[in-house]
Amino acid sequence: MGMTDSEWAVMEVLWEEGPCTLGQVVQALTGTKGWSRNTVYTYLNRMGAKGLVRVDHEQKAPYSAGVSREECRRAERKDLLSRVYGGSAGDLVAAFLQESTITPQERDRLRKLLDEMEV
Amino acid sequence: MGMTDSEWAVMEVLWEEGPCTLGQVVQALTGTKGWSRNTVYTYLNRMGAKGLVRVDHEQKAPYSAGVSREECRRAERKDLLSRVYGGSAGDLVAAFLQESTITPQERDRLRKLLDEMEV
DNA sequence: AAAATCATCCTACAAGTGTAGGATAAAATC
DNA sequence: GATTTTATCCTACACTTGTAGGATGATTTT
Repeated sequence: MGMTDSEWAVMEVLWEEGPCTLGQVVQALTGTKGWSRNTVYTYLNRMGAKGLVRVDHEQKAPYSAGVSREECRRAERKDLLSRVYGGSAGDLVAAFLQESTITPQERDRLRKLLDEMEV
Repeated sequence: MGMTDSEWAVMEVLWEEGPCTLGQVVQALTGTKGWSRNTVYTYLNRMGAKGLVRVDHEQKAPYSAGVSREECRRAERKDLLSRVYGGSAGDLVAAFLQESTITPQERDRLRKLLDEMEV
């Protein structure tokens, strides 16, 4: 998909809140983006044309996500892995582990994942 | 930094080969991109203006990387983590583990990393 | 030296992105 | 019902990215 940061911010709102009115989206983005209402409207419509957003004026909350968050996350992961790491997941994961704070619980979870792969 | 796929391809050449002439970069990209020489020239110069590429016409191989690969990888990782995962590295790593093929050796390495974090 | 190739520089143009303004219509509020 | 707020639609403009073409100068090759 290759969304920009701005587009991602819009999607985030729709994923979190479900179907929205223009006003709701504007509202939700005042903190982060602070765009004018028209800017938000333009995003919603351009993204509608691309299929990222579903627009249905029959509804009273006409704007909703046209693609799932997991779908988009997968695409972004895939892009990073192939473009930046030439497909080498081990290196990528190692880098993330080394630079991020991961709680002990999460570490256990990841160990479990690694063990399950052992089969 | 937020490089595009095309820009990344150019950097890849410079990282691999060190300082290059225009011709070398064109050469290296014929397989993957197949751009005209002028297109490559334009990229090199636009990227020079942004500081991604260092241009020194005194040298006979005037184009070289202005930023390191690790620096760029870090930026891309950071971007993915914050933009797409809201900073939650555990989820991100788990997703990578589940969808990628990781060799047993790499699994050991990752386990070791997790263990070292235990301290 | 003449010819072929390579490099530099300038220019351009279409598509996409960031960011609205203005006109108009519909809805909510006083 | 008149006014304020919302929503829709159209238009626009600057900047970036993708992708060169052409002119001119430098270099290499025959």
